[in-house]
Amino acid sequence: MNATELLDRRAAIAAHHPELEPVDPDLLCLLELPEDLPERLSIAEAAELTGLTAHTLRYYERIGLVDVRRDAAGYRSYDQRAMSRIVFISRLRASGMPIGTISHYLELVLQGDHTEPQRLALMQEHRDRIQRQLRELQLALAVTDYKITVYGGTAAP
Amino acid sequence: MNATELLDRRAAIAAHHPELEPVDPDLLCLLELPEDLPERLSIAEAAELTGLTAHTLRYYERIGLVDVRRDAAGYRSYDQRAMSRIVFISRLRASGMPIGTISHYLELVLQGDHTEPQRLALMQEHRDRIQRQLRELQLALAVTDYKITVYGGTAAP
DNA sequence: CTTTGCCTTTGAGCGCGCTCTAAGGCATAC
DNA sequence: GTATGCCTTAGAGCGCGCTCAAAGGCAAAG
Repeated sequence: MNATELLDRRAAIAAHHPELEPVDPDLLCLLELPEDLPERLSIAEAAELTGLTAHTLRYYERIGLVDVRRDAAGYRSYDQRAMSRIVFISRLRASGMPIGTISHYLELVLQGDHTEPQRLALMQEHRDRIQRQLRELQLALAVTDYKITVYGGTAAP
Repeated sequence: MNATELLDRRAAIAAHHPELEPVDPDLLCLLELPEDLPERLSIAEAAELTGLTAHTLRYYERIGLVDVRRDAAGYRSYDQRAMSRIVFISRLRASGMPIGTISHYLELVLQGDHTEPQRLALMQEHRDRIQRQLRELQLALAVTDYKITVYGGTAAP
C-alpha cells in the first residue's frame, strides 16, 4: 500500500469523520518504509533508519513498547513489524505524545477491535492539545511582535 | 490598550510581516490582566491569577526570569509589571518553549532595541517547530485511523 | 592467537522543570 | 501569652525520557 492509496483510504475515512483535517500528501511519504528494506536489521541499521539512537531503541524495548527477536548470536534482529512499530512510536514522540500515552495506546491495540473508539479518542485528544499549543504560540508571537513594534522592545515583555 | 486595539495593531504589523498568521480574537483576551487588578499581589494571589503554583513562581524568580519586590515583612509583592511578565512566561511555557529559550529571549529584551530581529527570529523559529509538531501529529493520527479502519485495529499499529 | 568492533546486559546518571521539605519569621485571633 | 496560617529561605527530591558506563560475548581480519 503506497502513499497514494493511503490518501484515498483516508479520504474515505474522512467522510465518516468530518472532524479530521486533511493531511499534507508530502507527509504521508514519511510513513513508508523503504521498499528495499532488508528482512532483518541490526540495531545499528534500525537506529540509522529511524533516526533514533541504539540506546533509545533498547530503552523502548526495555519499557515494553516493542518486542524484538534475537539472532543466533543473541543480537537484536528487527523485522518489518518491529520497524514499523518503532517508526510509529517515534512519530508520536515527535508530535510530543508522552511515552505513557503511547504505551496506553499500544495496550488498547493489543486488547482488540473493541478499543477502536478509545484509540481514536486518545489520538484526537492529543491532536487537540497540540492545536491548543499552536494557538498559544501564535498568541505569544502576536504579543511579542506587537510589543517589539509598539514599545520598540525596550519595555518589559 | 485593549484586545481590539491590540488586534488593530497586529493587523498593521502583519502588513509588514506577511508570514504571520492571523490570531484568533478570542485568544487575545487571554493577554489582558483583569482591569481591577490590585496594585500589588501576594504570592498566593499571583498564583491564583496565573494558574501557576507558588512554588513555580518562586522557582521562576530564583532562576532569574522575573524580579519581584518584597513588602515590609519580607513577603513577595507582585506588581503589574511582574504579573504581565509572568503571564507572558507562562504563555510561552504553555506553548512548549523551553525555559532556556525564554531566558534567552528576556536577555535580548534587556539588551535593547537592536535585538528585535533576533527576538522575532527566535519566536518564528519556535512557531515553526510547533507547526512541524502539529503536522507530525496529524500524520500520526492519519496513520492511526487509517490502520483502525483498514486493519480493524488488530494488526500491529 | 590477538585485535577490532559491534553487540549484550544491568544499572547508574543526567538535564529539565518543577515540587516538596525543613526550619523558621510575621501577624492576626483568641 | 499561644495558636493559626501564610510567608520566607536553602536545598533536596522527583518523574520523564533518555543517555551513558561497566563488564563482557561474538566474530571476522590480520
